[in-house]
Amino acid sequence: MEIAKTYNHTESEKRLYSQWMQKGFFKSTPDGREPYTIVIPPPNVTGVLHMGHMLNNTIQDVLVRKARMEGKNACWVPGTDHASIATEAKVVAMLKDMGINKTDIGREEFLKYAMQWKDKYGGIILEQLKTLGASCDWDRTSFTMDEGYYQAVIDVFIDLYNKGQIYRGTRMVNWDPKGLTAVSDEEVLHKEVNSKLYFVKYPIAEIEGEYITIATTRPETILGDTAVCVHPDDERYKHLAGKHAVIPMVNRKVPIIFDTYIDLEFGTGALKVTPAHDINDYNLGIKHNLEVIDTLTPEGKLSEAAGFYIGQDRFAVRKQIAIDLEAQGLLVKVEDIKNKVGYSERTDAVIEPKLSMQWFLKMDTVSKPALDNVLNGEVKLIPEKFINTYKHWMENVHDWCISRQLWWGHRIPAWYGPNGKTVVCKTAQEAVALFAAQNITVTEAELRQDEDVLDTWFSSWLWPIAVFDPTIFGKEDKTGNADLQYYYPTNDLVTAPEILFFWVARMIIAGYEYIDKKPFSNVYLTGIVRDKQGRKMSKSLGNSPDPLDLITQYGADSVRVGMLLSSPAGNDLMFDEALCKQGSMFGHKLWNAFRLIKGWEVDDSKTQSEASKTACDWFENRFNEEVANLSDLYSKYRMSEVLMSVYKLAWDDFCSWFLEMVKPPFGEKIDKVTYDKTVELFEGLLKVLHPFMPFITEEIWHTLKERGEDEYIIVAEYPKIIKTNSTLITEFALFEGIVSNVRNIRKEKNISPKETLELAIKGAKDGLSQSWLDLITKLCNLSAINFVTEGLQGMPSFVAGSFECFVPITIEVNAEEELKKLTADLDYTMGFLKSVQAKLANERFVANAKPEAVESERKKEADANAKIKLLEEQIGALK
RNA sequence: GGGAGCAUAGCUCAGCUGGUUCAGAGCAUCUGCCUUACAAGCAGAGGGUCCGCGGUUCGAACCCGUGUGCUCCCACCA
Repeated sequence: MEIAKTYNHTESEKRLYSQWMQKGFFKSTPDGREPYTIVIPPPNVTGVLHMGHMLNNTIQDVLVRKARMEGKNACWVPGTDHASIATEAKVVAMLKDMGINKTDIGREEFLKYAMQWKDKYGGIILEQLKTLGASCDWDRTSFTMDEGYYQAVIDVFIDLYNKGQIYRGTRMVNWDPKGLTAVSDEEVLHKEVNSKLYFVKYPIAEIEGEYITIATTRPETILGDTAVCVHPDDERYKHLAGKHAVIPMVNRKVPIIFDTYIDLEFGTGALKVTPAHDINDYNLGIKHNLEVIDTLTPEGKLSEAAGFYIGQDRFAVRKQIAIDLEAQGLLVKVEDIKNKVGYSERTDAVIEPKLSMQWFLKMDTVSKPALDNVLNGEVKLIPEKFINTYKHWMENVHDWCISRQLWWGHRIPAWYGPNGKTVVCKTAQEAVALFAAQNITVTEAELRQDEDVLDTWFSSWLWPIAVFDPTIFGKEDKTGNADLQYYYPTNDLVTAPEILFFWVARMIIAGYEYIDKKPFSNVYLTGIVRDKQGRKMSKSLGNSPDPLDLITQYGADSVRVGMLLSSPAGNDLMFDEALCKQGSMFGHKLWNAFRLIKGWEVDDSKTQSEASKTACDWFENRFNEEVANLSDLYSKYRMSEVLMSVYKLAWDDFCSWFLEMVKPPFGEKIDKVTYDKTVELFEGLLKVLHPFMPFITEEIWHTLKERGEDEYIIVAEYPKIIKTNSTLITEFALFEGIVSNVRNIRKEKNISPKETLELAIKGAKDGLSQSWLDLITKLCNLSAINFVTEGLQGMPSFVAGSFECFVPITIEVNAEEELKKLTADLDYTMGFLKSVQAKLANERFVANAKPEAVESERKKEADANAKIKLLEEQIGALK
């Protein structure tokens, strides 16, 4: 069979993925095996694959594939999130392009458009994951607004409401004037910006001609001021006790209040108080019983209540009012200032603190088990440094504002009857009954359902439970269906640290609240993907490569390797396309190793040489040694180190050493034993590589030898840890030392690799068997190895282990240079010996250090002495 | 303002409970080679005040203090 000179990833990946699908290898149903479960962090249903997805899904796939090969029942549940704000914004924009206004068509009609949009663009990202090789059980694909899931969310709301954990109240919320909705604290990004600090004079009502000067960055809110506040200890303002200030423009007389909240140093020490538009002012307002005047419309324009600039945007008013105040002689000065301004994560609009009626979830009691079980290690965060952050957040958690003024999402199951009475239940029919129980008579038609939907995270926090059993919520019995019992708690969660609070913490809360069990055992927090200059990858910077382009160009395996070559857990990773290149070169290397082996002709009658046997034994041991090491690295989630170890095992140990050792001379055939063993060893290598490079390993696996119908590497048995023979490893080290020394001499003396050399070894043969000597002969292209009793004067030499080696050559040797080299080596060794001896001469070292440490120093001393002796002999001979 | 983390080769990073054959890896660089699997390769080589300063210790990249420089998270200072 003709094997292509280069591996065609495009053709191969497509074919193999559909074979895997067809064979049902990704599919999982409960059985007697140990389960291994991961639920995907559901991407936005209308999102597209970005580098962050690539990273965490590659890691998940590596974990899942390894678990599957280890014989576990591996289940990776995929799905998407409805992402209310983001998706609604996209649909609104689309409708706008069609000349349709959301409010004109109404809720029902809007949701139809939204569903159409979701059906059209939703799930693109899941298709993209397939090109990456993600081995998800696609039959289990979930969506947070699937019928069952939708009901689960509603059940949870009702249940928590009935438990008294959910309440409705007027609160200062973060209002997004662009998205026209409240957003949670976590969805507000604070950025430092250059602002202006306006100093404005407010006349004192009781004292003609006297003013109090306040400083503000938001002068447009002056119209909503209902007090001026100063510090009770502030000497400058003590005489104003009981007096009133007059708000400019609106001429409202407001009290001057005293509160220690005030910072004496800032501005003028006098604060204008606008309870409707500032959280601190709001709190002051409650404390001092102040009037609340809401001067903003939901769109961020000045409202009727403002009295002036009605209908104008708040930022336009900010400029205008400064001009108008100046004209009235009330603007004292304007200073430049840097301050933090909140922006909406979703729409990038400047957040306005605004009073509104919202639904909240009490967090104090429900979060308790979620905190405890992370602190006690029941749920592990990797890396551990995130435990501190988590703890801090959980201990200072605020009530969660869960309502959003949107239509795309789970509509709040609250019903309003006459007199503003509220009941919470699934249907209008039930609501009527609930009202009836309170002796209130209403008809379904008279009821009004709450217009708002729930925060997206209020649905995704149920993800690890709801994807298996969406019907469990609010039931007495927390056992759940067969899937839930089998797969829950899941094993690993792989996600970005950015959503530790949004999502991870809340899933843990939901887990303990509804199942009394953790949702997962380990949370692997990946880093943020940055470009090589360390900048965060973003659309606006245009520094993010399109992952699909990368896959097209380099192949999925290469991109996976590229991502993982540089991704320590929890640390950001600097992505460089060159790493994908490195990945594809590695694939090329494997392909060539495969071509070499496949190209060998087997001679059944030939017996295996001792040298080949030694080579096979050595690599087998080396491989086993590495399997143990990999297992250790995996257990610590050090993915890039696992990959790098496998990389070196394949490239250096297998290709550069092993294959060269067993390779038959040109024109000769290979014996069957060695050939079969080589194939077997290569298979082992492919297995440990498979989680990282699923496609090329599967491709080689099938072409390497005849396979049965269902014999795929994806389900092959992962190599087990086997005790290694350390003698072979030590012997190899000596062998390697001799080979590279000879190569060095070749290089230094400019001797072509084709020209054969001789090697003379002074001393006994102990330590290296004939097969190792044969291998040295082969790899160094020697004509002979001779054991001698006297050193070869004037010939290039080196010391390896306890061997003194010489390479007799006809080319003239520069004795001076040789001498210099040996002297340098001697100097180093003597210096080393001196430091060792100094240490041993130190009584306190011998007395205090561990016995092993002292013993090791003595061995060093002996070795150094032996080496010095050899070197001195050689130097003596040269002179 | 509070908290966390980081600083080791040109780059990205390892370095476990302190013990100089541990100062390492990969990439990049340089030098030879078109050797019949692979030039997308092979074989070699160079390269570091382990951020500065102090301390603990027989001994410090590692522990402690301090300074500097980055990064991230949290927070209601107008």
